[in-house]
Amino acid sequence: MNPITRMVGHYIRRLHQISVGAFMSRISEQNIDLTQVQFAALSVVREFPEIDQTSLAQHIACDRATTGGVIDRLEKKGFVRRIYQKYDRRRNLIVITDDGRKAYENAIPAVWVVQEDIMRGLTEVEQEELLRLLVKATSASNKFSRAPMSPAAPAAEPESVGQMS
Amino acid sequence: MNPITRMVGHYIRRLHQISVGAFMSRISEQNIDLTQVQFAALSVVREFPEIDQTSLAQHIACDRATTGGVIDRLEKKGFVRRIYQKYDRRRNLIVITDDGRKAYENAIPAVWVVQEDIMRGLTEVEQEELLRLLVKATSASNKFSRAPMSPAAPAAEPESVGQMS
DNA sequence: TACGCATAGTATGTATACATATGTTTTGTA
DNA sequence: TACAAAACATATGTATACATACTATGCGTA
Repeated sequence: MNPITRMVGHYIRRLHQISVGAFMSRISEQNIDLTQVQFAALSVVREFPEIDQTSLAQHIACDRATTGGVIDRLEKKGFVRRIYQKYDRRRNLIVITDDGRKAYENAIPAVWVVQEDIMRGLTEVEQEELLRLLVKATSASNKFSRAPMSPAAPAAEPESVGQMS
Repeated sequence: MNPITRMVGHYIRRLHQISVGAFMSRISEQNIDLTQVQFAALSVVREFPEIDQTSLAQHIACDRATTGGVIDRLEKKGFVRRIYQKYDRRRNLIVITDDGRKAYENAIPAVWVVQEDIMRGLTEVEQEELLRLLVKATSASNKFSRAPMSPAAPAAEPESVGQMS
């Protein structure tokens, strides 16, 4: 008897794979060149023009190193630009480009389809419940995480900020 | 209004990060050198001696390339061995070593603690429900996945095989 | 038996994800 | 003002995760 069939981590990893895979399929069906995380970053950059990388990292819940790489790739595609300022030369400010805005907006419909892909097999009620439990669980563990999401408590203020698919 | 607060993919990614992070903390607290996926692989190898890499890959729901890397690292640590046979020189058979068995067994208690870490903030009933929904959702999407889990349908036959944290 | 196809494993390249360390710049304090 | 501390970005190294391509091998069939 293997103890692991009761282990939630396995199914989370699995559903994450499925989620990432579904995102890639649906998005590339539309000939859009974006990953799940890049879409998230783009969404935050769009909503908060001239955000710095560390703040962006907190919005998408990645560490700074990872976020730097995400920005690199988005910049290479021409979807965002780094602005280097004089009065604080530590900070890069990130802005979305017209191409980035277009890519983001084109992606939206496909992104909604991904929701159904991921939760295919669940009833409407179950889908709501899964989302609710995921939000609650992530919210509770957020502060213990190594890349905490900020502003925190997405459960308390769902529409507050740049949470992302 | 950002549409993404309703997007389940974001929370799945987040909970996966939390899950992996919690695993690493709890396991290294015990001075054990295993990742979540390595633990999963070890568990399958332990249960199915002389399994080949492709079958192992299906059990842990990774593709062959990823699984090869996981085995590489487990072999380097001395937790598994590759056996090269004569009658089918395409296949490597994997076996667990005594050290691997020890590491696996030492890890078990910590792995259970991880469950609570991940679902901290949920009630007992909610924890059961989250697990149920995750199992159902992964099961439904399994066949559409790029690295499908096999034997499939963990929901139908929970104790059948090597599912993993 | 020979050829085509399938299978197993590996190699390469890209993308998160994070630890740790480094370097620069700014800020706060003595 | 000088110096320590904090903040920001980056570099390096490791580990999943997967696509794609490639090699070696085995198998089925003509």
